[in-house]
Amino acid sequence: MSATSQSPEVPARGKRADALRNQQTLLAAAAAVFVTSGVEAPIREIAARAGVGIGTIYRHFPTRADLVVAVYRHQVEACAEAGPTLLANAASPLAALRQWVDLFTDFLVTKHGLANALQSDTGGFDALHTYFVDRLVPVCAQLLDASVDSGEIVPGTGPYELMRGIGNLCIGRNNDPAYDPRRLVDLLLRGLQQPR
Amino acid sequence: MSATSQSPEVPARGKRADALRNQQTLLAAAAAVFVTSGVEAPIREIAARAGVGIGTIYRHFPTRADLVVAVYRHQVEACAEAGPTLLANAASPLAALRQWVDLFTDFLVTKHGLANALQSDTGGFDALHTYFVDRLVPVCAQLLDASVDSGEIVPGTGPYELMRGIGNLCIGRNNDPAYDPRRLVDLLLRGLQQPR
DNA sequence: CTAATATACGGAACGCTGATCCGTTTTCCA
DNA sequence: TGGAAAACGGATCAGCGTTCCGTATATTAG
Repeated sequence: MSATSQSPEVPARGKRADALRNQQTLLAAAAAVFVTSGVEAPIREIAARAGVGIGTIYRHFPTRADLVVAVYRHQVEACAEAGPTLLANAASPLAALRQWVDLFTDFLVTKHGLANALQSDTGGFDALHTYFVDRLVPVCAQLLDASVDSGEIVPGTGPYELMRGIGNLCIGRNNDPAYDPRRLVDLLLRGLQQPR
Repeated sequence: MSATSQSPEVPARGKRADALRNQQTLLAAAAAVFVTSGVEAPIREIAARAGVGIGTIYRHFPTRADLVVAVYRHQVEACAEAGPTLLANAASPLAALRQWVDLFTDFLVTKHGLANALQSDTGGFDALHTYFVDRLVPVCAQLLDASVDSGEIVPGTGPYELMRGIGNLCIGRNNDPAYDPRRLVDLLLRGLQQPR
């Protein structure tokens, strides 16, 4: 497969100074463009914003997913690390799950087009989906299992299923006053609670 | 806006015979291509399948949405008409709502990429979204209101909200054994029932 | 400090897709 | 049957992703 193996935060030694500089410049430019034009913005737009050639962006981030992952790595990590913390501090496992889901939902809603990209079958977004799943599903699983164990939630729903459901609910323009993803995510969580 | 005003089923009089023939040919070709390549299949592919030029397809269906709407019109109508019938025959309003939602879900799940298209901000899919909303939201509203009136569901959720939530849950590859849209839709419906 | 070499850069170029536009062909009616 | 109106076909333009290679730059050996 293609390179998710990049480690932009702690770049390998021996790289040329200009390469490292460009890498940072690109990340900043991409972050800025993602905010205004969404994660599906034309590569050329990002390259232009960074003031580099198209070749450079492909060299550093062979796949669109690599770039997106690099840009949002911090926040995904934060979300992942919040899981155990919330579980330890919240009043109940379900409360922790709720808080975590809120975190996750906010993340998706505020990143223009990210939820779409996670499900998009087109583009080079496969690695993005994989990264999210690998990093967050275990966290979600822990919260979910704990909530089942505490009897606050009925068993039978897997962490991937839940996360993808939430992700899907966050797809689409988020400026629409008639559709608030958070409300529906809440409904979904209610559905997980045993009514009887 | 662009033409959803086409009425392919009862074509306006005065149209030329070859035009009518091509219209039908195109609908058939599009239906076939949609099954194999999804509703986002290249226009050229549909044109080729129908044995017509690109110009012809654009003349008959200026927007991608026009073509999709024309292809699925029958099924959308059927779904719309099923609403009142179910409400009249089911054991309870909630039962009717459930059955209708199943119908709607099946429709989306079996039409490759349709759910995606309904939310896609790109492409000429706006009219598609509009058509679905105009035709089905009132039906859903009737079922929803009845269910609220019967006390089986908590108030506060709008028909558009619900339908879009369901639509969103149906987005993505439906061959994935780890994600069954129907299960999550069911969860959402459970969430609508008053837990207390 | 300079030369040699690896490394990185830039952007031209190719393929695919959507959309338009106009010369040609077909239909149909007077 | 002749000719205008309607429809057709596909060449063509524009946008985007992706590849590729000649050129420029950093690094290091001497």
